[in-house]
Amino acid sequence: MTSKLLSELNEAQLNAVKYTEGPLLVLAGAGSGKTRVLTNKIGYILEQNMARPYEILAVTFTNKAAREMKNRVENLIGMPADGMWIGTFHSICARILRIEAEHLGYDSNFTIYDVDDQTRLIQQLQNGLQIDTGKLKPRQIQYMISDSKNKMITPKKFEDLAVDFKQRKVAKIYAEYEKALKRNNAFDFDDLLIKPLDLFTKKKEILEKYQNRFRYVLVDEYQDTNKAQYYLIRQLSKSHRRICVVGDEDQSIYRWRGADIENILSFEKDYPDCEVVRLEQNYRSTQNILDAANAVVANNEKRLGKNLWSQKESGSKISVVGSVDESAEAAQVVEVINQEMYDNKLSYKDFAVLYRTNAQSRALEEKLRRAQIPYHIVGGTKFFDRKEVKDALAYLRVLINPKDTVALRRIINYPTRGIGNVTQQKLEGFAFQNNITYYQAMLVAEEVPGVGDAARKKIDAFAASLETLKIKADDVNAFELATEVINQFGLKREYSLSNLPDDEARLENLNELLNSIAYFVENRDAEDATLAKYLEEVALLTDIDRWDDNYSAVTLMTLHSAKGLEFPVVVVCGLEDGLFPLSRSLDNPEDLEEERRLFYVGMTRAEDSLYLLWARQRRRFTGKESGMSFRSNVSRFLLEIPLQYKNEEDNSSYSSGSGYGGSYNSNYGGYQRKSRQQKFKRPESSYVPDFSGDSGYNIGDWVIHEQFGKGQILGIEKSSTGTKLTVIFAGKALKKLIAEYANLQLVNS
DNA sequence: CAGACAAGGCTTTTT
DNA sequence: GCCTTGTCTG
Repeated sequence: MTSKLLSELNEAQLNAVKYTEGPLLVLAGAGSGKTRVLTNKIGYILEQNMARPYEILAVTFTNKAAREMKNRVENLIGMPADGMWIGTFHSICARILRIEAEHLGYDSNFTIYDVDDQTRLIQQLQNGLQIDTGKLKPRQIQYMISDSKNKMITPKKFEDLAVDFKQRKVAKIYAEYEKALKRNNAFDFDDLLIKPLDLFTKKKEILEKYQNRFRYVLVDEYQDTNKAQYYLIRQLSKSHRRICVVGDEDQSIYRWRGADIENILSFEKDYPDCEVVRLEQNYRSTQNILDAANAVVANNEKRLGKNLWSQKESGSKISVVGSVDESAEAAQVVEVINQEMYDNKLSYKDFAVLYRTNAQSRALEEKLRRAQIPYHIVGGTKFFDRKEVKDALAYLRVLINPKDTVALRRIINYPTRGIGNVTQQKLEGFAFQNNITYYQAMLVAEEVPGVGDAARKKIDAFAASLETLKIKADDVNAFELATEVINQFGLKREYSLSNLPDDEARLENLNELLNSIAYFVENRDAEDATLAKYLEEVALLTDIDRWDDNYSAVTLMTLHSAKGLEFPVVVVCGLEDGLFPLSRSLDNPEDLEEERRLFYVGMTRAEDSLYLLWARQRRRFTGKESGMSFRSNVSRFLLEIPLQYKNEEDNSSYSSGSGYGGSYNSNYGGYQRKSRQQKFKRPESSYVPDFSGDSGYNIGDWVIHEQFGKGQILGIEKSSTGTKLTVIFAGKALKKLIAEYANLQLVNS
């Protein structure tokens, strides 16, 4: 058994796996098998009976990675690894907080606030404090607070550090914000990391409990940990020092989010007796791609240094292609895909198209759709960020945690029920004066001065509905409760009355939400399938978590999202100075190094072929000159690739027939306004028809659904949320379902 | 108090 | 171009 576990490893990997009893730093270059090391190491620890599964803590970068790692460990050791704590920093911390909530003065059914919730809360506070939201933008304050939290600067410290008027105002808001979070029984994203630390400092015995429990601590992507995460890991492993961190300083790309590359650079200082293992054999890319990537990243100062090598053949050269504009660039992407598919018998899922900013996906989508190439976008506007979905979730949140005032205010007059702004203000004032929650104020509306009879009745009715549902919540499952909420409060009414295509999409999204809850309920043990758990899972979802790599579709995503993934063919778009690297990084050497690392990440995603695209001219929708086309120069990063590794092609000197060709103008350095008449085409959606039936479903197939019974598939679409099936069920009910959630069974007519 | 309309801001990357 | 915010009118 052990032999199997260890035999598939090279020497360096073997050392990393077997060194278990002290601090270990694994410097794992791109594609060097670090996931395998982590997985086999956990398997090894378990198999050697050094620990039981519940004594292992493993931190990954996405929930998806956590799931996959757990599965692989179970396959290796041939038994379930239940009880093992494996997940992202945020989900592990949320778990600790659920258990220890009372020690912080919280209930364990707390809500997790995302950026939108935080911003709303800050705005509410600003209104209360009479601080103009026009001058001090809530969004900016949110950013400042988040940034402070990531650097572990408390409100008090922030106040001490404040030097000007604005900062003192923010300090005030920050302090109020902290109090409000607690009143609302809510943590924001950053709290999830900080609050457990606070608790560990305050209550030694709680820290000891977790130290004793987690006998082995393993951390992936260590180069992207921030200060709080650093301390968490340090604290948890302090007593036994069985800590293993895996990372690659060349792939540190989250500095802007508070990640501190020093964490990995100075691991050897923190643990002078630590073992360091370098994984330098790359199993992913061709030597040519590796050499080019190495040459680029060698321009960085801040690194520990390593040299990746590959046993794969040298491979073909990198293709560098210049185009007229973003539209021609997108056409180029289509050409690459068609050509590679034809030449190398590849399928759509072998391709990734990467870009620096989400906005760049637009032009690509249009061309791919026109070429009938199925694609799938990771990230961008997220499903759970959509208005209609957030509205529905807000109802559920209030039922779980009535103190969640941000959610309550979102729904108190949505759909409109005659509880207007004035009434809301009165409720809020009353709640504040009497030191009760907004929800409680609603329950005693008759005592609130200035609330008239008509308004009071409406508040009473609304509160009564919520109370009834709260009671019901104990008896029915999450899916039933959510269905009830959507029906009872008429959340679909507004959208079903109109014929706007947008509204149809919103209706579908609400159905999708229900499907996703149904799926959640079906795939958990009963005691785990609570609404609270669902809300948490949804809040902590990463972009990649919603990505199904089994789709036969080209994947479009940002370079950040691509971290940790690999594809036979990778196309990186928009390699222009000012876009990649972004212009704001140009005057800061540290930012520029991070952009270069990001480029390195992008290059090393490729297994066999790498295409680097740039456009001479690109339309931007940012800043004052929004909508203008800017001329740009080729990215300095492209120039850093030595000639022998690349083939360059410049298609930018002739019209590509892209529809924009006629507007090409060789006016260097300036920009020009596009003709007024030229209507921008709004992308119909991010969906693309799927002609292949490789989802396992075909039009005409018969399926069985648990609630709706037997039905026949009328249509199949790939969407950002899954394979969307249009099914007609007995009784002529037409439903749109997400195959991945709906748990359908294929049957013969 | 609610809905319609205009104006202004905006996109760097994400848990 | 899109979305959010504020203002006006019934």
